[in-house]
Amino acid sequence: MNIVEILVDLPLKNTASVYTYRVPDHLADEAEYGRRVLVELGSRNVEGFIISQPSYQEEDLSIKPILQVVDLTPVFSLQLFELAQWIADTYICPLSTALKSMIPPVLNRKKGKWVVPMVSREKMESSIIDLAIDSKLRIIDELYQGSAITFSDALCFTDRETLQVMADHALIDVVGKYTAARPEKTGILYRAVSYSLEIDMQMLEKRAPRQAELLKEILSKGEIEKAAADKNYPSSSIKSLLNKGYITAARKVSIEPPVHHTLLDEQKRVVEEISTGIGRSKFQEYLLHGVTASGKTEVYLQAIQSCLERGRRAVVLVPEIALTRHLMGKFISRFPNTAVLHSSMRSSERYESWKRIKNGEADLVLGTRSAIFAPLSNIGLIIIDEEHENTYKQEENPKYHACEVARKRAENDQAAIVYGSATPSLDTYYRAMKGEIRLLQLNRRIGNLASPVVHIQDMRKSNRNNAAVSGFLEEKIRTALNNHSQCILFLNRRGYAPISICRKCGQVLTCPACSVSLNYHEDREMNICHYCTYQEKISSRCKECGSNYLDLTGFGTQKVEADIRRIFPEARIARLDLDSSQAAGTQDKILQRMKNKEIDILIGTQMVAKGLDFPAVSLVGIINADAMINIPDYRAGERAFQLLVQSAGRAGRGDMPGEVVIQTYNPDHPVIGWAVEHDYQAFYNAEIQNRSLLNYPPFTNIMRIVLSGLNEEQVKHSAEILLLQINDCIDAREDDIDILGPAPCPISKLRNRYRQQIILKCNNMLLLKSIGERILYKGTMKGQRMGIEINPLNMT
DNA sequence: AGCACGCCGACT
DNA sequence: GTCGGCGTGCTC
Repeated sequence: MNIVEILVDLPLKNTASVYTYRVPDHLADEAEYGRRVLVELGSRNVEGFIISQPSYQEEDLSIKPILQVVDLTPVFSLQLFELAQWIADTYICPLSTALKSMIPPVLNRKKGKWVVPMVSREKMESSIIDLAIDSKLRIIDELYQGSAITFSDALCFTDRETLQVMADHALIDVVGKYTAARPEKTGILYRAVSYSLEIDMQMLEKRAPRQAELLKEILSKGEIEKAAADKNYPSSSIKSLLNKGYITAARKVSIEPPVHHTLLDEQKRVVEEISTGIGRSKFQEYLLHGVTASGKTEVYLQAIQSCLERGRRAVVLVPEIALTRHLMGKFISRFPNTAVLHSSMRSSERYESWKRIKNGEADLVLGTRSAIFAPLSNIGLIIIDEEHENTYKQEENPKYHACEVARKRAENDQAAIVYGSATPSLDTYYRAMKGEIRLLQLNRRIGNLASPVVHIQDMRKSNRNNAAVSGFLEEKIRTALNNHSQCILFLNRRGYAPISICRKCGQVLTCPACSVSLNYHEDREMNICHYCTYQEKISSRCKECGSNYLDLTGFGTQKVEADIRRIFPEARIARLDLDSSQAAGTQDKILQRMKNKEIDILIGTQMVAKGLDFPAVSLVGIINADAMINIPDYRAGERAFQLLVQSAGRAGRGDMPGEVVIQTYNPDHPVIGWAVEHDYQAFYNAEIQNRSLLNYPPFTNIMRIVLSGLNEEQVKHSAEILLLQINDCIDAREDDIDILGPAPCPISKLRNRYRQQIILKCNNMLLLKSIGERILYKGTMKGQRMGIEINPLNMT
C-alpha cells in the first residue's frame, strides 16, 4: 500500500505535527504532493497537507487511511513548503500556520459538500437521543460505514434540518471539495503570443480551420474580447489555441499609452547596474535610495523589462492598496502578463490571479505583503517599493517581514532584490553601509524639480488656543488657494479629539475593554475606541460625577477638517482617513477627485503621506509633528523622520515650486532639522550611534513575548513563571542576553485581555529562537494566549 | 487544539 | 470509599 506524510493543521509546534497516513486505493490518483486532505487524528477529523510523495510500504493496519482529498490540484509546491519551513523557524510559529498563510483564503470556499462524523459512534448515538432526533439511525449507519458521504446522499437518509442540528452540535461537519468562486465573466481578453506569427498558418488552416480563423482575427486586431470569441467560435477551438500556447487570456485594463521616459544619467546607471546583476544569476541585494520624485518607478519598469527579456520572472511588492492602483496601470500597460495580488481584491479575482501565476501565465506579480507567497518560479528580480513601510510586517501569525521573506526567496532563486525608498529603514541602510547590500543613489528630482521649501512653525508662539492650524499655515493655504493649487494637510490621528476629560472630577473617558481613551468622533456622534470595536453615544454629561463640564483635548483629522471648513468656507475640502474611506471604493474616489483637481484641500492621516503623486499640490502642512516624535519607542525617531520627509515629498511635484509647513512645539528637535534639510545621512549617523549606544537593532535582536488573559493577576503570575522558564533556558550559556520584564504592555489591556510582556535582547539569534521555541512548545494556561515576535516594529 | 490518562481533595 | 479537579502527554 502507499503511504504519505501528512502535516496536520493544528497549531502544533513545528515538525511534531507530521504523521503518516495510508492512501486508500480509490484516492490513489488524487493523493499527490501539495494537496490538502481530511484525516482522522485521535478521535476527530482534521485537515492536513500532503508533504511527501506517496511511497510504498508493507501493509500496516495501525496506519489510518486518508478520508478525503480536499483540493482539486496542489496548493503549494516543494519550493513554497521549504519557504514555509523557513518562516516557521525564523518567526517561531507552527509550520501549519506558516503554510496556511501562503494559500489564498478563497480556497476555503466549499462546493460539493461532504458530511463527515466528528464524534465517535457511541457519542453520536447518545447525543442523538438527547437531541430528540427521530432515532431512525440509518444516517448513522451510513456515516460510519465508509469514509464520508456526500451532502446530497445524506439527504436521502434524513432531512436538511436534522443535519443542521447535528452540525450545530458538532456531531458532524459539512466539508467540501475546495474550489474557487466563479471566474470573472467580463473583462477578459485573448491576445496572441508573440511567437504565434511564426506559426505555420497553412498547416493550421488545413487541420483546424476554425482555430486558424480565430487566430487570424486576433492577430489582425491584436486582441479579442473573450465574450466575443465565445460567441463566434466553438469553445474547443479556443481551448486548443490556449493549450498550444498560441494565445493567452489577459485581464482587460484601461491601457495608458506606455510613456518611455528618457532616463537621467543616474537612472540609466542604476538600471544598468541592476540588469547586469540579474544577468549574473546570482543573489544580489540593492538598496535604491532615491529622493522623493527621483523617478524610482521608471527604474523599476526598466529593471523588470531587462529581467523579463532574460526569460525570468519578477515580483513587485508595494505597501498599500492606494499605491497599487496608482502603479497598476503603469505596470500592466508595459507588461501585459502582470498578475495583481492584494488583500482587498475581490476573493474571486485574487484567486484568478493566483491560478494564472501557478499555471505559469504571469511573468510579473504585483501586490502587497502576502504577494511574496505567489506560486511563481524562476524569479530573477524582486522589487520592494517603499521598503521602510511598516505594512510589510504582518501583525498576526506568522509574524513575518515581507522584506526578509523576499530576501530568502531571492536567495533561493539566485535573483536580484531591490529595496527602494527615499527614507530607507535604518536596518537596511546599515546593511548597505556594511557592504551586504549594494547602495544605489538617485539624488536628482526628475524634471529638475526643486526641493520644496520647508518652514518650521513654532507652535509655542501661536496665540491660538487649541487650534490645529496656525495663522502662518492659514496664510500659506490662502495663498495656495489663490494660486489655484492644491494643499495636503497631514495629521497622524483620526477622529475629532482623542481625549474627553471632565473638568470637575478629572475623569478621562476610557474604553471599558481597553486601557486607552475613547476618541470623540463628531461625524458619527460617537466616542470610539481605536483598538477594539467599542463605541458609545457621545454625551455632554460626565459618567463619573454627572457634571456637565466635558472638555475635548487634542485634535484629529475631523477637527482639522471642521476648522478648515470654517476658515475657508468656499474651498473644496475632503478628508481621507480610515473613517472617511471605509466604504468600498471611497478612497479611490477621493484620490480620483484629487487628481482631477476637484479638491482644493485634502486632509488625512498616513494615507496621504505616502507615495501619492499629485502634480498640482504646492503646499503640504504637517499639523502636529510632535505626535510622531513623542512616542515611547526606540523607533519613534526613525518613524518620524520617514513620515516628515515622505509627506514633505508630496509637495511641488509639478511645475509649481512646493512649500512645506511643519507645525511643532519642538522646533529644535534634531529629527525635524534633518527632515527639513532632507539630510538622510545626518539622520542616519545620529540614529545609528544611538542604537549602538542603547543596544537596539540592528546591533541586537529583540524577541517580544506577550501573555494575555482575562484575569490580570493570573496573567502576571504566568508571566513570572515564564520568566523562570526563560532563565532555565539560558543559565547554562554564556551569551549576553538582556531580559526586560515581565511588565504590563504599553497598552496594558486590549479587548478585555490584560497583557504582560517580556522583552529579550540578544545578539545571538539562535539562542533567542531556541528560547522562543521552547516556551511556545510549553504553551500557556488555558484561557491565556502567548504571542512571540522577533524584532517587532510595533510595541503596543 | 482536544481528549485521555492519572494522581490528590471534598462529598453521597 | 468515589466524583472530579485540571496537569502531562499523545494523536500516524
